Amino acid sequence: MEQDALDKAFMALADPVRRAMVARLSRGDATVNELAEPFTITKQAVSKHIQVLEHAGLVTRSRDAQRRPVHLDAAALEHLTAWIDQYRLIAESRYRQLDQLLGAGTEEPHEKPAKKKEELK
Amino acid sequence: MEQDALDKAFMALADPVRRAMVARLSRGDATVNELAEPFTITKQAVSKHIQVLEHAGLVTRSRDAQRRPVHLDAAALEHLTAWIDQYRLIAESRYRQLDQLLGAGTEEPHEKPAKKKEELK
DNA sequence: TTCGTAATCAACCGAATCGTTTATCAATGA
DNA sequence: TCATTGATAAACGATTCGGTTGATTACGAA
Repeated sequence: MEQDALDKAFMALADPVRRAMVARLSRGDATVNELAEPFTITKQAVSKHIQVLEHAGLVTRSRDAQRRPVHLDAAALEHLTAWIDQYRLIAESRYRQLDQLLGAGTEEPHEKPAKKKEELK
Repeated sequence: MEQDALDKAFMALADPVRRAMVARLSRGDATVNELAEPFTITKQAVSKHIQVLEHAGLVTRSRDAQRRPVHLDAAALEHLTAWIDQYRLIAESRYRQLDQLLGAGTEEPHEKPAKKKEELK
């Protein structure tokens, strides 16, 4: 997943309204009106939120007469967990190595500077 | 994890500089200068990014003389994957149910309105 | 055609972000 | 004490975000 897609996807989840929409959509597709129902904001605002989710690749839309049902893309969510887990697992395995190196109950010191180059992948 | 913490955590990851910092920190703690090295922006800007990560609960900081080593909190990352997976798994299990109900190769239709109340959890 | 409904577009506003520059604080060592 | 190094604070500009109102498009029904 390229940087810009990650930018948009994490940004899309950084809003409680859009997260509630994701939660709703996990239970099944929904129209704009249905997604708007739990909120007090205008439907135009809801429409914008859906566009943010769509441009982030988290949802797709089809057409059913004048309705535009929104569909959650579970694979896109998996990409995000994969990105996070990649680094979480590196960090956790490093903690385990430290633990067994130092023995239990030791306060974790911070490491010496690592000189290796950064890859932005 | 409460709404505001999720807001801040996802927002923190919605920036390529901060994600690169998370990637770097997964390999070990680092100071502001070390984190700034791969970037062309000022150290003040880097310092602000670190504060964003800190307020999001993704990193913690200690003190070593005049240095302020930054430490990645793997548990915080796990909270995020847990939130995403919660809804991803609901959606995926729903797809599986549809598949076995309709037989293979069928295009997925979108569902009828679900009337149940929304929980923001 | 005309009407009603679903949804989007366009323009605008206030608040938050991301970066800069300048100045300041904190700790170390000569 | 004074200079240096690591890091933060404060103020500013440009841009983006989340929301509104008002107008417009797309479709189906009468």
